[in-house]
Amino acid sequence: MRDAIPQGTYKVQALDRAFAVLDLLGESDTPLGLAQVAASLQLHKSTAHRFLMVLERHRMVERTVNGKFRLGLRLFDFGNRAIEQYDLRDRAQPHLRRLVAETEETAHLALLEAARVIYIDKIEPTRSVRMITRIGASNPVHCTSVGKAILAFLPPERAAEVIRRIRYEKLTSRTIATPEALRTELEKTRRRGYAVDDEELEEGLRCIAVPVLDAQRLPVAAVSVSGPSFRVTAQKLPAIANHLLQCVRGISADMGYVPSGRAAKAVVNA
Amino acid sequence: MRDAIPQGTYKVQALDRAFAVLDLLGESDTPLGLAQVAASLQLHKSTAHRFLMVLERHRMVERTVNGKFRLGLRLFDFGNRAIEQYDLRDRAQPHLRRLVAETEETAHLALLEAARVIYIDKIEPTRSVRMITRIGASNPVHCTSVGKAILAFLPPERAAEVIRRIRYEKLTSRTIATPEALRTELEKTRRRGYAVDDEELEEGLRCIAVPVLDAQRLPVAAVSVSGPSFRVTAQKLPAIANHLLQCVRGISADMGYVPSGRAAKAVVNA
DNA sequence: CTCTAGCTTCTCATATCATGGGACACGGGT
DNA sequence: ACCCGTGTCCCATGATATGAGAAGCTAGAG
Repeated sequence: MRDAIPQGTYKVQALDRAFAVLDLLGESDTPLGLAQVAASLQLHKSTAHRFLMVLERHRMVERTVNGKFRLGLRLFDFGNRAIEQYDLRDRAQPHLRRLVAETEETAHLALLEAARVIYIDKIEPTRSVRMITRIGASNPVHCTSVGKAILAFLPPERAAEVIRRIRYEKLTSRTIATPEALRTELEKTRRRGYAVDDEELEEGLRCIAVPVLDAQRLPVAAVSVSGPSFRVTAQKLPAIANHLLQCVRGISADMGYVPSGRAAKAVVNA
Repeated sequence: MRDAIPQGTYKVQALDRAFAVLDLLGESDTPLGLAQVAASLQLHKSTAHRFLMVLERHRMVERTVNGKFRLGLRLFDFGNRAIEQYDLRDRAQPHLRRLVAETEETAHLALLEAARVIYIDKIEPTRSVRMITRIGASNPVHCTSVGKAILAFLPPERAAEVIRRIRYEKLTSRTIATPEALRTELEKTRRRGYAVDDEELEEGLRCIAVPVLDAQRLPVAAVSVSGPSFRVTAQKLPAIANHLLQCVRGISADMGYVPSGRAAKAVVNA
């Protein structure tokens, strides 16, 4: 059984239902039959069937050999178009790769959207257990290093807006769960020039991130390095941070952002 | 002005329209205003507006600062979920990277869908002009090396089905434009063990590909190496083909496909 | 082989739901 | 000031999606 179909001021029932179908298929790790879809969404067989056929025509879903439905590759196409505009991803990749080579830990590239961060790329060191993050997935800002890195360097009013919209879930015992605590944490972040997530998202996972600044010196994304706490120790943080700073400097340069007249102002004092 | 909104046996007007909106935004390289969307799709302002608002609620579109619309990052999420099942992509990446290092040319990983190939990954050598292909984009089978590589090793009846469904567009003077010519080309491909696209998709571009075979020895994808014809010369093809073969062998192994013989045919749906 | 059970596909009369006409509001340009 | 091109909103209308149900499947059991 699933959540009720989302409502809102503007409603197009058919659309909401269609997206609910896609959501369902996206969350299920195995393809689903018509009956399962209809039951889960409390749609009539007949209705679900019609939707699935239309979605199939648009290649938003496809059928497996045994007739079950799963997400279609059209979505993959759309997804890639969606981030194309941010061609950040392509440009950043070589730099991330170097970063991973240097640190031997997993690197992420993330964007801020609303009050969540969205991972748009991930590079893993060759000899590492695979992390669970999926590209395209999102996490709350307040418990991720990338989130805090971006937030800390956003103009105050935009940061305030985001801080207001956060739903302060406590994901581990260390998660920062109030706006006030978050604000002081951001202040700390600004001072040292990099953000840290010390097991605030997940037990045993420590991350460190710095923002990627555009020509206006506004954060457009953040790069992080994550690893098990026992390897990413407090002592190593400054060294990793240096690699991170070099990395984002490279990305900014590649994106054509001028290094700016007065030198990197925010990210200097360690 | 755009094409008419697609029709079909099963119709949900609202859905077709919504996807037309997404299509439009996906094809435009710049964000569009409400009025432009409405005009291009011949929708009433009011209707277009409602759709956009609903799409925005689902984060399928987002608004730029000046209120214009573009594709949203939710699509990116969905897209990545869609290919997750084919975790081929992740597993193949290191092998592709090695391939690129060896050949110093661009490598692609592609899937067959209907009568088109879809690029699901692309790795470019560091010192190369960027190719125009976009991950997620698709091309016709008959004029790509990846398409021919997959087709050549498909079971005859499935291949025939695909060959029948191709729309034989002639993209360059060398494009294979008839089913007969394609069939003899596939025969040639089978004999030599790799497929070649000799400026059949684009003038000056030569590609060579081999299929990735699964446990049942059926092609699930193909890997290609592409480059300007003057660098990817006829003489070099066999050498590149060898690298390709090694590459796909590695991928198959990583996917857990047993090297040969009839394999465990155990994979059944739940 | 037939019978059932469970699934998918199809049809059609109904009323629900999206539709679009049009009013309003905003803002930038002349 | 004005206008023109925007985006937003409301609401009566009927075109449109809806869902009950019947008909087709397919596979597995008897």
